[in-house]
Amino acid sequence: MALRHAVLAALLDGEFSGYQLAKGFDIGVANFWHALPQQLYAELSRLEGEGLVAGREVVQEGRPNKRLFTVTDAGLAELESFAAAAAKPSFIRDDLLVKVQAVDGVDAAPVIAQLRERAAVAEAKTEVLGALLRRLRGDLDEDEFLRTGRRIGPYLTCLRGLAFERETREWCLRTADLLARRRAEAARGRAGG
Amino acid sequence: MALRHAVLAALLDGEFSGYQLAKGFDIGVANFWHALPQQLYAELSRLEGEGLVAGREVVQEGRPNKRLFTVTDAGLAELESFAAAAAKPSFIRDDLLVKVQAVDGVDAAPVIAQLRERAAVAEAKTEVLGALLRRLRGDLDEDEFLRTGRRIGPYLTCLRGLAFERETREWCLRTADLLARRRAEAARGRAGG
DNA sequence: TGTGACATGTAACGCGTTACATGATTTG
DNA sequence: CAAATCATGTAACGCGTTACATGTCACA
Repeated sequence: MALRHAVLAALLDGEFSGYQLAKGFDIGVANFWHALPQQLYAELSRLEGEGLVAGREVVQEGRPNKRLFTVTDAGLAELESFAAAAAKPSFIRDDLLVKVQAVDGVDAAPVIAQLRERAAVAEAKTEVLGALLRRLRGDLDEDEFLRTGRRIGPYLTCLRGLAFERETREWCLRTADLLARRRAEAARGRAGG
Repeated sequence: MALRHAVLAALLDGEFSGYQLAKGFDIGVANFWHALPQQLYAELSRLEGEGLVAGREVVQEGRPNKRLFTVTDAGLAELESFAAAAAKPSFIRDDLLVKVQAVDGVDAAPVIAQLRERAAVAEAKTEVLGALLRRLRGDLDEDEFLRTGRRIGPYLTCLRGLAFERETREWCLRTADLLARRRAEAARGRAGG
């Protein structure tokens, strides 16, 4: 049950509505955790019921009212005990890797196409993350920001996300090229020679 | 519902029992997909019911009987259509990253400890994966194996896993050191000066 | 004699996903 | 006039996790 903690961690940066959190426009959480709006609305209501966040209605004109949430002291305490508890090991869980695992037994063409598409997505994400990092550190260079900044958690998680996306891109491209070359070889083998 | 496909992909390498699959001793799947024994037993039974895998009872002496499974033609067709379908985007979902995200609001000490522990786990995993890669490619060097090998899917996914674990290790160590240095600084600041 | 590996399950629960529902306002 | 954005939910379903259950054999 880490979604609630991800929400609490995100709310350390200020007041947000469920809609805002869902958009992932905010800082970093979206890079390593993802949740659908319905989940967030439900989780925020539950957290409010337990007194871990406090919500306030903001009346708007020209658009629907919204509820902005902040972390309460009880919520901070909950985060504190979460952070101190043992972390579960993580692993990659990805459809595309399953497909590559099976690539010797199935047609490689769609797998190659998906690898290239994923590489493009990863590249786009590295740019978004790069821009986010620049925004977070402001005028400072990275070392100085990390030494003296007051809110470095989101920066650190963004760095992890950036490295992950870069690795993803490189592996996808390398793997796609390799599979494409093998297909070309095999076709040549069948044709003649 | 990719667990069934992960199972089918794993069974491309031969006959396995639920227990063997669960142990993850086998070929690579364990590096990017994880499932508990109960899940696998249930999934294998379901797959057998749908005719996507075929199981045969192996009577053993001195230990319990087991059921070994292989992929059927229908299973291969299922894998084929899975591989051709659009892949969902993946993302990291990790408790430890949530904790780092929140590190400005909570005590950093346990987070630092967990980062170092995770780094050690990641290092151990890189060694296991390295050994697995050597075993898979046999006498050939990597390039040659990847050009000419018949079963390269597991090798490619292991490469991804290896890169991931390396990145994880580096990031964890860097982050842990940084947080530790900040704590030391803060303590010095409070003490005197 | 007890711990761990081998081997396979059932049952309950909770989280995540998909589908559905509502309704105003801005933008093209 | 249609589509996207803002904004919040309910309901059903399925997968993943945790806890529980069973029994043999090897090894220390």
